[in-house]
Amino acid sequence: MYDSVKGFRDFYPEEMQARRWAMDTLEDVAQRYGFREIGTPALEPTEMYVDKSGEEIVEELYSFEDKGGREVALTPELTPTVARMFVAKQQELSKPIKWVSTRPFWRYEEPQQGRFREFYQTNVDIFGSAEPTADAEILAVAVEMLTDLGLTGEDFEIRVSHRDILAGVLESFGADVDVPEAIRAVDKRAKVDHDDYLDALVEAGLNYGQADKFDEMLQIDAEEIETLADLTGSEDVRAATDNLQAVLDAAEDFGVRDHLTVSLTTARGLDYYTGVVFECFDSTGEVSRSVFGGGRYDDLIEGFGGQPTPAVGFAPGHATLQLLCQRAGVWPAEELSTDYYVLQVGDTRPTAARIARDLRERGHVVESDVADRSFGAQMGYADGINAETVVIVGEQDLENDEVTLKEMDDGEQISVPLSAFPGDYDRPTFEDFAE
RNA sequence: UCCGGGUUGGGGUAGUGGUAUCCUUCAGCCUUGUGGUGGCUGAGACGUGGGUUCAAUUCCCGCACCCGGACCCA
Repeated sequence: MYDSVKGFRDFYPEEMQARRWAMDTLEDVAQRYGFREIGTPALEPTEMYVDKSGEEIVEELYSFEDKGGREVALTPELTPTVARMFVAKQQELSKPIKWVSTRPFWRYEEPQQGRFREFYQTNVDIFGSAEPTADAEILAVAVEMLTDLGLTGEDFEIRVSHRDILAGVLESFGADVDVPEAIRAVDKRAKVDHDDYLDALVEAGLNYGQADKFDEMLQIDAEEIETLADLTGSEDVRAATDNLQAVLDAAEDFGVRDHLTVSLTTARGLDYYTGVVFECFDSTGEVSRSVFGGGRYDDLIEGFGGQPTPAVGFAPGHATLQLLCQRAGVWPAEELSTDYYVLQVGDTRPTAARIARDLRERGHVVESDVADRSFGAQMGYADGINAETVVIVGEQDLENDEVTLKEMDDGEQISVPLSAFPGDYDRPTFEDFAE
């Protein structure tokens, strides 16, 4: 017996069926918006992350030298890869680019709830549009993915913020404020003591009076967001609040405004965000834990050697989504489902095989005996795979040119002429022949 | 990397310094044709390495893995 590697999981069919449903739900939404699926490598040059990712990510890299002496790493995130792909074909791609991808990523860190060393996420990105409509479309896709999973406004909330508003307000206090550091402090606001939070702001270059005033300004409601420009007298802030308002207006038209809450204290840690940022929170859980986040990152492509290209996207992790769905009671039962089991008794394989084929042509999941088992054992197996209907193709039935249809939930069964089965029915059951 | 709690047949459990309980599961049979619901028979476990001891699944230490937390964040 071998153990699996720490933080790497096996998924057995019951759970996989539920995960498949969730993945398909997410991808269907993206496909309906015209996001095109891309495929990406599991390995990239280690250098790409050392150059372009934060130090934390590099520390968590699974990296090694391959047999050709190349330093390679298992991809810890998709963004550098899509940036690389985009830059490589930038001239020939017609903008805006809308890409989607679901796949595993790897990070060497300590597993805990909703976090593993191998984890799956669905990345959704738009490249080449700086328009608020693009931000709003990303938000719409995010909301629709969640609602298609069966979640409602009771279960989640998307908090929207804007990096440029934070930066502009901070700068209005003085040119020497360390904006990234202050934003990191804001990002931690909910987790630390209020005094420590204020200390961190002071550390970033504000004085205590400014820190208080700044924090007060962050509490502002969506309706009053535009007053920030007058409060600070900053044109940068005005441009940023106008942009946020435009995104919210577009989100209104897209039918997802009700799921969005303006919350300037939502900052997100990553340095590369530039405009709108957002974070999805579990509103049912006692701990309001971040489920996933996203936002605009207009400078990143240029950093990869491309023409300056605006970009916006998000990437929900499947493990945390699963937790959210389970808490909300919308995660499907983790059990197998089977439409038909075609049971053979004696040498009835030719007929059983024909029936199984006919049913499969109608798109059903159909199993039949491949282990030469007894009647009772086959019935037990059919029960074990949750077969809804058993078609008994026995020697006795065939002597009368019949088969027996049995519904497994109530045990009712009926003989049906062989020539009439499956007949014209898409999904023939006991009911169809009961009269 | 750090902290806390775990690890007993495939799954779930009881228990003990002298190798282990019950439920379920699985296989077969009763029953060449009825599962979820009977009866019988059988299979199957103390994570790993070391220490203490006459004897360790039990006590001690290390490690691995699992669950959760810190850090960090997707």
